[in-house]
Amino acid sequence: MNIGEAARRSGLSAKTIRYYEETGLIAPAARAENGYRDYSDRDVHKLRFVRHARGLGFSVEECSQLLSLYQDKERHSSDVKAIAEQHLADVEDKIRELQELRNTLSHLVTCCHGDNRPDCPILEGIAEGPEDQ
Amino acid sequence: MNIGEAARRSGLSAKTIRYYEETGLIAPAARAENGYRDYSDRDVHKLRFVRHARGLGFSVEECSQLLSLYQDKERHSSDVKAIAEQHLADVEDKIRELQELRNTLSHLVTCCHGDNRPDCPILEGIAEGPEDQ
DNA sequence: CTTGCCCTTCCAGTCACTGGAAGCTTAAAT
DNA sequence: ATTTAAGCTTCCAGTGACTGGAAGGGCAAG
Repeated sequence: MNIGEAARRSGLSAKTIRYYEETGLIAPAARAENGYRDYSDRDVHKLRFVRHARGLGFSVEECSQLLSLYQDKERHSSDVKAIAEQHLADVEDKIRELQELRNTLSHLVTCCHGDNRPDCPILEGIAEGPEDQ
Repeated sequence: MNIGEAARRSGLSAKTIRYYEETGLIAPAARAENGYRDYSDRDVHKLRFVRHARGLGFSVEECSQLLSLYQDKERHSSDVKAIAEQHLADVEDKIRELQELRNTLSHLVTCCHGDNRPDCPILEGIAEGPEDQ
């Protein structure tokens, strides 16, 4: 099937599929006589795998490793788990960071009257910066 | 003072300060006779403001608006509040998104034995994708 | 006078795409 | 048969917010 059909079935855009091929995340597709890329159901399956992994927030590099492991029937599940645990830890760090951010922002927003006068605790809060400096 | 000193005092890197100038976030610095950028304490104060705003996750574009409002003594605090509220909403969306991600990931990680055998619920989970498809 | 740090500009790279131009092939509509 | 439309190809450029590095000039100390 052509790239458009593979895109439809995998949920990725044709652009993205070409990009993944160019950067080596997926193997170069077979080519039909007219030079068009030609995808099999297996290829689409791999593309869907990558899409789901990206949807879980794995980087393209991590997706590459996960895809290799997925295709390696001799893999150790510990290798997969290590990648996932690291990513999970990263996500948890990011959540904590954003929660702190949210707390600060929501405090500032609550303090600001939001009227047509110029005095604004938000701007003052930004100007002062975090206290621990 | 030179850019290095302004960098030290503002907590930004010299590279970043030049970048902010180039992209119009901050006004072009005055120049000394030798062509070096020359910063005043007021300039450093603005740079610190921008650093704090960036630290709160505001985009450079938003920082630009906030800095304008900061310098506008006729501002309406409602304009500031609108920017902050929008950003807060974005942060909250992002937190929810990451929390869902974390839940899925932590479920998968828990299910995986993480030993030297190949069977791996993480890879299976990725291959299947979210159920609602 | 040379060492070493600071400053200048400009170019390239990051990450993961996305958009668009220019030029093919193929399929459908007239 | 012709024309249009869609789909495919490659390549180049842009996104955001920097960061790194090269090439070259300024400046103070040893």
